[in-house]
Amino acid sequence: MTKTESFFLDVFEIVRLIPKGRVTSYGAIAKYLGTGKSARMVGWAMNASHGQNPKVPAHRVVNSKGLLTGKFHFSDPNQMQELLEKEGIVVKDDQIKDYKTHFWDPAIELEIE
DNA sequence: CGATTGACGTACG
DNA sequence: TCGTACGCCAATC
Repeated sequence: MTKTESFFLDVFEIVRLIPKGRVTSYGAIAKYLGTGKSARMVGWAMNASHGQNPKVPAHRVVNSKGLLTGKFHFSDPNQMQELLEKEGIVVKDDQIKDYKTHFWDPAIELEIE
């Protein structure tokens, strides 16, 4: 078990903890894990989330602006937006409406035990 | 082994 | 408010 592998597992664990109808950002996860500004590593971890079990709701993870930048990495790009809308999140032009309202920060939410 | 890239983020003009 | 520049760290070429 290397550091990178455990980091991936930590990312998957947090992403699975995201409540339905909520979203978070790569930076928020990175900050929570202590990787700081290396939010790119979170994105790289998500790249390895394919085929994971239990499934990793990667569609609930977007960039700091609420843009679905990673939708192109799904089996079907439209699937990401479809899943989000299915959970009650409104997506317009690859951007989440009321992103700030639906935002779920692990550093805060998980702080309440 | 050096250069490039990337599911990001912040700073600056 | 929007577009561009740069920093981050690991993987890939």
